[in-house]
Amino acid sequence: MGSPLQETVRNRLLASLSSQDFQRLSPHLEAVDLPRAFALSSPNQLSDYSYFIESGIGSIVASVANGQGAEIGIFGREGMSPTAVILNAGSAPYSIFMQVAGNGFRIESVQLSHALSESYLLRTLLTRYVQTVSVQTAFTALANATQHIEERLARWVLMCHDRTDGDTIGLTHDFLSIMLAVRRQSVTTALHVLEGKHLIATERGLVVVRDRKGLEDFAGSTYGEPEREYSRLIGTRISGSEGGNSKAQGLNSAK
Amino acid sequence: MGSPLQETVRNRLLASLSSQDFQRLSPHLEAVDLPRAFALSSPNQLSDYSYFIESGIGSIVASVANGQGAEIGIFGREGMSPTAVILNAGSAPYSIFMQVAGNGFRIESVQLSHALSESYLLRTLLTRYVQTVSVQTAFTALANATQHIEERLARWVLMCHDRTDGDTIGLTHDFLSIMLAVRRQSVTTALHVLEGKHLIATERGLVVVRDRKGLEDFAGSTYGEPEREYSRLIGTRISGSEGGNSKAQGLNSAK
DNA sequence: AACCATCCGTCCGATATCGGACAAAGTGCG
DNA sequence: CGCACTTTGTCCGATATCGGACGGATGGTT
Repeated sequence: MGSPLQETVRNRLLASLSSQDFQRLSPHLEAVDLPRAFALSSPNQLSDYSYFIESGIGSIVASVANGQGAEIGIFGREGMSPTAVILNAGSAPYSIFMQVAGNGFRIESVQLSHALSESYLLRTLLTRYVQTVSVQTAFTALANATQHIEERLARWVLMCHDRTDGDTIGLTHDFLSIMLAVRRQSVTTALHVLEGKHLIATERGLVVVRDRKGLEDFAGSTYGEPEREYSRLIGTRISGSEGGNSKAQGLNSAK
Repeated sequence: MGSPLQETVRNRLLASLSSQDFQRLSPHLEAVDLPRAFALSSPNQLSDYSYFIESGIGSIVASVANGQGAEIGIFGREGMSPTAVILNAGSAPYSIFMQVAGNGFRIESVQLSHALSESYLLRTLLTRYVQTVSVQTAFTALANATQHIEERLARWVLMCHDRTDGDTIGLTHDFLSIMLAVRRQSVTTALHVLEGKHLIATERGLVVVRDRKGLEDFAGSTYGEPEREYSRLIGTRISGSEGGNSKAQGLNSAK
C-alpha cells in the first residue's frame, strides 16, 4: 500500500492534480480491486470511502420506491465517486456501482474532505468535475425525453466506449435494458438496427464498436456536449487510451 | 441600491447565511426586477451576474442543435443561478430564464466567486444547493425515462406549486409542452385527466392546484426525493410561504 | 363592435413502445 | 456428455404518444 506515483496513475483527475495536491492525497490512497457490481455508494448513506477509478466503468443510478430505476451517469478513469463528498453533502439518493470490473484507489472521505478544505486548486478541479457529471445527467434527461431507444442506445454505447480500452464492451441486453429503463426486447431490436447499419457488431454478452463516427452521427447531439464540457473543464478528452477506432475525435475542436 | 437586511430577504439561501457571510455579500447585492423570459444565463457563456431570486420561477433548459430542448430543473426563492459560478466552471450548456416573472438580487459573479474562496460556510451552503439541483435533474431524467406524461405533468405542477405564493400558476399548454418536451395536445389531454380526478382546475393560461396531496400520490415517487434532499441539506422545506393547500407537508418527516 | 392573435379542444391515422409468452442458442458445471 | 441456466430472437395484441389539421373560444386592441 505504498503511495502511488503521480506519473504512473491513469486516473485523469489524480493525474491532473498539482504535485502539491497529489502529495496531499497520495499517503491516503489505497489501491483496490473493483469487481463487477461492487457498491461504491448506497442511496442516502454516508460513504466512508471515495474512489478514483483506474480502469472499469462505474454507474450512477437513481431509483424510486417500486424499484424502477434509470442510469443518470457513468464514469471511468476520468472520474471519481461519490460527488456528494466534493459538494460536502454527505450522501446522495443514488446507487453507484461497478458496471464493468476494474481497479482504482480509495481514500477515506474525511481525508478527501479535509484536503478539499485546504486547497483551492483541488477544490476547483473537483467541483469542475462535478459539473461534468451534472451536464451528463442533464443531457441524459434530455435524451430520455426526446430520443428514441435506438439513439439513446447509441449514445450509451459511445459513452461506454470512451471509457473502455479497445472496442469490445461486455454487456448483456438485460443489463442494458435496466440502464436505459426500457424492455429487454427493445434493446435486442435496437441493437439489431445498429448492427444493420454496420455501426456495431454483437455477440452473446458483447457489443463491439465498428464505426464510431457513424455511431456519433446516429446518436445526434445529445452525445458530445457533456464530453466537450469535460475537455473544456479538465482536459482534452475523456478517453484515456487510443482505441482502434479513433475515439472522441473532433471533441478537441470544442468551442 | 442600499444593501438589503438579512431579516427582510425572502431568498432562502441568503436567509440561511451566517451573518458574517451575509455581510460579505450584501454590499454587492443589487435588487432587480425579473420579468418573464428574462435570461439569467445563456448556453456556454460566462455570466457576469449571479441571481438570488426573491419571487418568481426560473427554469433551466438543456437543448441540442436542432432546437429541441427539455427542462432539467427549476428554482424559486429557495435557489440561485447559475450554479456554474459555484462550481468555478465559468459557464454551462444551459439556458436559464424566468418562467414566471418575479424579482430578486443580482451580484457580480466575480464577487460571489471571491466570497466563496474565502468562506468555508458559504461554500458548503452553496455546494449543497448545487447538489439539490443535481438531484432534481437526476429525478427528471428518471421521470422522463419511466413515467407517462400525466405523471410527469403532475410532478411538474407540484414543483411549480412549491415555488408559488398561492395555488394559481400562470402557464399555457404550449409552454408546458416545451418544458416537458411533449406535444401541446398531449398536455391538453393530460391536464384534463388531472382535472377529471379533481386534482387541479384549469382556465385559459392558468392551472389551479385543488388537491395537493392527491397530486403527490398521483405523481409517484419521482416527486419528493429532490425535495427531501433540499430539506436535509438546507432547510425544512422548499415552499417559502403557506399556500392554501398545505404545501410540501409530510416532507419534514424525511428519513 | 369588429378584428386579430393566441390559446384550447378534438379528431384522424401512423408509429413507438410495452407486456407477455415461448423457443432457440450458447455456456458452464457436475 | 448432458443438464440447467442464462441469454437472445421473435411473435402477438394492447397502449401511449406522435404529427398534422382544423374549428371554436377567449381576450386584447382599435
